Amino acid sequence: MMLAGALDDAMSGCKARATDFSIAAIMSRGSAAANAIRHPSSPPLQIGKLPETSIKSEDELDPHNLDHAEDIDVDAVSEREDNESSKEDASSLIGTPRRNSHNSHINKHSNHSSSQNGLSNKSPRHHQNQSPSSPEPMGVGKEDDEDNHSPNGGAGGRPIKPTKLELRVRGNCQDLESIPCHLETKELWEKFYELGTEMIITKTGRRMFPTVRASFTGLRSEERYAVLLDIVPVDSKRYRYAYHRSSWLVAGKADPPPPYRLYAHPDSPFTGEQLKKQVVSFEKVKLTNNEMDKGGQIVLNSMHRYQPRIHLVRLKEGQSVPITDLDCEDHRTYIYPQTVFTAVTAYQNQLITKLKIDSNPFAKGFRDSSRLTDFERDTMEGMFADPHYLGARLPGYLDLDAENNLIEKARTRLIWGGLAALTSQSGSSPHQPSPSLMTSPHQFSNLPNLSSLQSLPNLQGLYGLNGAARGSPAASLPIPAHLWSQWTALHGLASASNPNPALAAAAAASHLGNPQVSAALALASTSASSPVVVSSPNGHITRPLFPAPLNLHRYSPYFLPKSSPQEPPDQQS
Amino acid sequence: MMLAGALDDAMSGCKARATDFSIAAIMSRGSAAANAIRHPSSPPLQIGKLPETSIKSEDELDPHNLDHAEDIDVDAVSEREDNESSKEDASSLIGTPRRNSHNSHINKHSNHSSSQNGLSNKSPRHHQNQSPSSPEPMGVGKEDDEDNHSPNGGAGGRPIKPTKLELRVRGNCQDLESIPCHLETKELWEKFYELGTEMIITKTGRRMFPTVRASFTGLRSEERYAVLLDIVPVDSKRYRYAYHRSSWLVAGKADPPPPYRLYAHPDSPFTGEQLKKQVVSFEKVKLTNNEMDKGGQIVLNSMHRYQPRIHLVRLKEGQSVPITDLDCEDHRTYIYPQTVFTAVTAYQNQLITKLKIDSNPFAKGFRDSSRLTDFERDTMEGMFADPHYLGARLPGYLDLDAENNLIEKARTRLIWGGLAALTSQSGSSPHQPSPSLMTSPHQFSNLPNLSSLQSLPNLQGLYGLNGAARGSPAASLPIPAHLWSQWTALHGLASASNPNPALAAAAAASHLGNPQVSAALALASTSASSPVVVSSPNGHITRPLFPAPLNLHRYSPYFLPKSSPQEPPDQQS
DNA sequence: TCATTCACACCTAGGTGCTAAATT
DNA sequence: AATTTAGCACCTAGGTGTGAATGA
Repeated sequence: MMLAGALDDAMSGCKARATDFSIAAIMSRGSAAANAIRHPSSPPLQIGKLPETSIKSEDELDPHNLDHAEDIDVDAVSEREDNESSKEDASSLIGTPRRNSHNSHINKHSNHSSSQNGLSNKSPRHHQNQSPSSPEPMGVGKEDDEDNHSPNGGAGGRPIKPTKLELRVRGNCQDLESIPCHLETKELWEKFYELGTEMIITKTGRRMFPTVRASFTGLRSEERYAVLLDIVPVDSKRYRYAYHRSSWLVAGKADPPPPYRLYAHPDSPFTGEQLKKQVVSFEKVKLTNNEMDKGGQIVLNSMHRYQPRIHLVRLKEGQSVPITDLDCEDHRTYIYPQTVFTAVTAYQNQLITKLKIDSNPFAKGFRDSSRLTDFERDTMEGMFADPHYLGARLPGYLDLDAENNLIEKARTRLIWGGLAALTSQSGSSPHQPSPSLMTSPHQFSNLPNLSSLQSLPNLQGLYGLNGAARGSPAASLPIPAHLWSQWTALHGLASASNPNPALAAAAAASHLGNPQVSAALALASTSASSPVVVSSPNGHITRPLFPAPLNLHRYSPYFLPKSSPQEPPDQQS
Repeated sequence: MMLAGALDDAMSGCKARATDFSIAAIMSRGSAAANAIRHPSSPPLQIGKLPETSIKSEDELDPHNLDHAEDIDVDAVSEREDNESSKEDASSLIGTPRRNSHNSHINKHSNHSSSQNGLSNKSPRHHQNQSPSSPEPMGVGKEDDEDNHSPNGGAGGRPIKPTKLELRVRGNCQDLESIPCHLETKELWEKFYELGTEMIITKTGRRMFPTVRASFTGLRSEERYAVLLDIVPVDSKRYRYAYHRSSWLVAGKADPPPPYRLYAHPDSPFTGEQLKKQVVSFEKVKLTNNEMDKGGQIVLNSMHRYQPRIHLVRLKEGQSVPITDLDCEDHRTYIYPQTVFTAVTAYQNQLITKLKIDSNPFAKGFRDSSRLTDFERDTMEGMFADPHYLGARLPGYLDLDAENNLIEKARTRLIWGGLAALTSQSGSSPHQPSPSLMTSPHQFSNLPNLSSLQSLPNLQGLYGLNGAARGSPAASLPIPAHLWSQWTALHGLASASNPNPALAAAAAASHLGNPQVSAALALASTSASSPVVVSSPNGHITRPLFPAPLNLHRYSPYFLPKSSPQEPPDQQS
């Protein structure tokens, strides 16, 4: 509650009267409270509906000095990592095939924000978003969503009670109150949010992904507007990632804040006329940790949590674009809690990495097995077909250097590909034709749609399975079990009820562990257009079978901790 | 003279008082007059210095209705093509090695427009153009250039007396008179201009190359400006290209003009502050022949001649960017005659193609022999080394299909490469780091510098010459002789005085014609870092040796006319 | 130990001229 | 016969995560 205030106040203090039209997101944390660790990606939101409140300038905060703000309950648990070995971690949804519940949740959200159902960029060329039906209701909190159980956890795979991610709006200008804002690609943002969004920051600057995209309605055609983006701290904490638990922990007070920057969309100013017809995409904005910010990049602290904000400014007569202080402008601020993220220099949560790879076209090269070279493919083919590799080399599968890591590479690819099959709706590029109004090209209509799964035709053709392999018992995951559960929980996949015989066989003997064979089995399942969900016969996700390669970085998606706990039992309340 | 007026009037009629500060380019056409054909790329310029003239709106023309404008003398010759077989065509500069005269001409121009000497984009990052020394003098015509003999011909290789390409400025606002404009990459523009610039137009839109880039000084920091580009017809003619003569002829009256478009630079409006510090690049502008111009493209008629114009508009308080009528704005117009071009759907002049390929990074793939695949290289290597190919296959060199056109491909590449050696200063990419101020990346410092020539190391290593080939007599060009002369004339290369023994041998027996051998010989010369200039012993450029492949498009650079005239004698006055 | 950086391979996006085919 | 079009290979430009190396 205090936290919500802190974030609200983070708006660079409007000296004019400001009004809060927002309805705070409703986040019930009760049932998960016992599990203690609240995921930092849980947004700092007000609970319940607040009446309009007038905010005085004394209450305002410098966006970078939120030290007096109360933090989320996350610091109450700070250092409890290690081996409480949470058994509730993995199987929260095992045996509960509610594969579509998540989707329906997403769709409902989409509906209520104008005609963007599922595929947000079907035909952005003529941008039909604004034209019809219900505009984004501002500050109207629907509380009828109790049945919309998002498996939102944030908290490392621990499902938490329904979370409502609702736009919060602030402003200092009565005239702008009638202007709703719509966050494009909201579904994608929410997918990331549920895992705990991370954004890479680099010295040279890194784009955000997902991209902040907004569209507006109710504008005055003749008026001139600027659209701006800034990113403010969510709290005054520094975080660290507990790899074994795959959760974020507070690591101390926030570092000194880097210089604040208000990023104006390069196409600003817009006329109301223009703005009505287009989506404002902040794809070009870059995040950096380099204070020597030469060129419009936003400087952030790594391992800190941030909230992007969208500002609509109505320009005065003759006013030019450079805007340094929102206080001095008639403006309206839109805050989408689902865009909260943690700035990192390297991804912490492997599932975030995976979601990025699966949804960002520029990372397509890391999808599935596409990175295997022809040589590698040939070699792999030989290995899988050759009994020498399948049999004699079994005891030595740790000796990866001898093969130049080839086996491991292909192995991880195979399984990574299996993972990809869980989310990739289509192998085609999600490229969207960019109309002249659209400064840029990335939209993602075919976001991972969880109800439709994809096969891996490449592998299917390339890696023949011989009879021996097909019958051999094994199953494995290159990702820690608790992540598995996090993933399946979020995507509503029941690992127990697997219609694929090959998968069933693999699951049935998951603890016996022949890596190659298990990979091959997983592969067989993907070639049958089924999700690669492998569980042990007792319904629990098995602990990863592949030993960690010797030279992998701790943060590599292929890295496995040497002594990670077996997957914890379902803890869903 | 009338023509100049026509162009001037093409400015979308300023209703306010307008002043002409310009000095017309001086183009002496006297000596070339007898040769009749005036190249259409000769700019329609006023001759001599004009005093400031006030232009009344009655005098103004719709940019697309210039029908009453007098045309250049080009129409006096309209249909005289065919086989007067101009003997003056080729050797205009043969034996007259004034290799540097052209460059010095260029440099002089550069000097007088602030500190941009030779390489226009040395360090655009901090854009030193405006800071120091002499600003662009507006409307000041220096007449001290009589010694600056640009081998400007336009007219298909017929050198014409010195041509002065000078900025012409117009405007309706006294306050803007103190603002000079500088055309970046002027050297490149002039290189194209000398050959007769062509710009491709396509249905989907094609960028201009070279790009119109301008920089300004003398702006008021606090003022807001817009920079715009439009492209107006030079005359009311339609043209056609006489391939055999490699010159443009009038083909009739102009087609109905497509809708006019005033293209505002997307970064507009600029503050004076911003504008002082950056180069305004119109690289994004696209030319099309599609009237259904969906999205800011400029629609032109193919086979018509056009003049780009740069407009600086001072914005009024609160005025937004969309500007539809210059009349209503305080503005100043800058016209660079060297940017005149002919709109085409396919290149007509092969030398234009070649210059584009050599100077546009995006066309790098067509440079030299870079398009030979490894397989092709291997095969070629074998062919050149194998006496079977060099000997037995000689009579059958027309039978290209049997080799899947491989020989011809390599052959044309070889010679194309030889041509490239004449202009490519460096094999490295002319890429320029794009500072934040620079919307985009293409500048070209290492334009073909005619005084430094490049070898073709690739070919040198790949295609070994056996003894027999080395001694064999042959020389050839895949480009018509008159083009050859046009090229060498423009670049001041004397084909007679060739220091390379291999080349001399080749030239000595140019009429005997073994294609492979001649190619090899040409290659040998390039490997010695010498220009591939091959002439017959009598000092005349030889007619191309390679017979035209059967299936080549007439406009293909590899196509040779079946009955082209031998090269004409020097006609330089 | 944890965090950051860098060269790299692999992508997207789109600008080139080439050239066969279509169009007029 | 002259022009225009469309698919192509080949480029530039730059956005991805990788994984080893480097810092704190």
